[in-house]
Amino acid sequence: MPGAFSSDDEVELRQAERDVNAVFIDESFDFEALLAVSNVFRAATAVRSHMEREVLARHQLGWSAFVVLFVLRVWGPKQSNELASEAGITGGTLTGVLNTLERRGLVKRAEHPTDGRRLVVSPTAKGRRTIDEIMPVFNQHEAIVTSGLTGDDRTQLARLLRTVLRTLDTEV
Amino acid sequence: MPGAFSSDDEVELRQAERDVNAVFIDESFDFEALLAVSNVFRAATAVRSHMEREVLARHQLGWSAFVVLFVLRVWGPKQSNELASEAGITGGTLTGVLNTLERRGLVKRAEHPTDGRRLVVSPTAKGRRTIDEIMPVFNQHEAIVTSGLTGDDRTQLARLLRTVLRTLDTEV
DNA sequence: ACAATATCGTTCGGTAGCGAACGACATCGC
DNA sequence: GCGATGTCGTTCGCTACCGAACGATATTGT
Repeated sequence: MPGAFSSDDEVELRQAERDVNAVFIDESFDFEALLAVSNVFRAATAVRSHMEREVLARHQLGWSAFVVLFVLRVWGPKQSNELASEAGITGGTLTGVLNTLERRGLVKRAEHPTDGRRLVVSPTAKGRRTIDEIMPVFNQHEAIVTSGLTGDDRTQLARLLRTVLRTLDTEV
Repeated sequence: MPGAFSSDDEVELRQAERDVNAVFIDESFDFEALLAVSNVFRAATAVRSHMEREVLARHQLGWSAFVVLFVLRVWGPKQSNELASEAGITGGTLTGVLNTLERRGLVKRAEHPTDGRRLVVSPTAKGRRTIDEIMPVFNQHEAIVTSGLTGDDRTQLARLLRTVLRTLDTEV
């Protein structure tokens, strides 16, 4: 979303609001909602690319590959289905991510013992070692990224975002 | 990031914290930072896919194509450089997005009058019509997505996220 | 039993998305 | 006035990412 919407400068922000309203002339236009959505998206992009550049790049891992590996490390072997949902990606995307991870020897696919449709994914020893190496640095950068916020702010932020997530879950 | 981290259930959340701490044994592990980052990312993904599904799909536009078109509609012809920065994508990505938009006849590339390196991008009439049609619905969905928040909450959310963005801007 | 139905993971076509390398053009220093 | 340096947009290789279609396997209803 446009950079002007995440400006710190109140004057610039109000100018952007005027610019938008000049084009979309509508009494019910909700600029605050636009700002909130816009900033959620910009922050996510900025955080993600920061993490990929500063932490994940040297391990040749993208964000999703990292998340999948993290889930497997903490909660152990998982079936593909649940893994996709935990990682917040679709099944089709997971197939690609698993191909990448398997090629690098970080993950292993295995058949489900009783259900022929299912697939069980496990981290390899190398996969566990990799995530153990990454995680402390990753978390350190999470702390850096949120260092402008007080403890209360962080909790508040998480709460507000959970509200948005809950709305989306139930609204659809 | 793992779905457990955005749970509304406090018990489940604390269990997830225990699970993580059981694996990454580290006194200084910052779970609140993990939660904040995780939720920013999950919320952004959820919002984006909601918008793409409910609003943009019928116009065959992805998020970035929409943002680029929006910027051009509100602020008029722009040079490629600034356009990428406003839309929050890199130059390489913009080239692809512009190809898509140009193929659909929503945007036009033109040479800069004096500087041979530069490129000026303008919306076509069809491009303006398209965004004018989309925007009211889009904004309505932005309002829906944030309908669980009070007015104060929205402002607060935008403020907290701007703080994160500012941290990332200056920290790097 | 056994067809209808549901649920898996994968495939496919399309759109992003990044960083690095590249070639075209501009500008600066002298 | 012309090389060194900087700044454009594009290309390239790679990784994602989605929804729809697909084939294989399970389950359910009767």
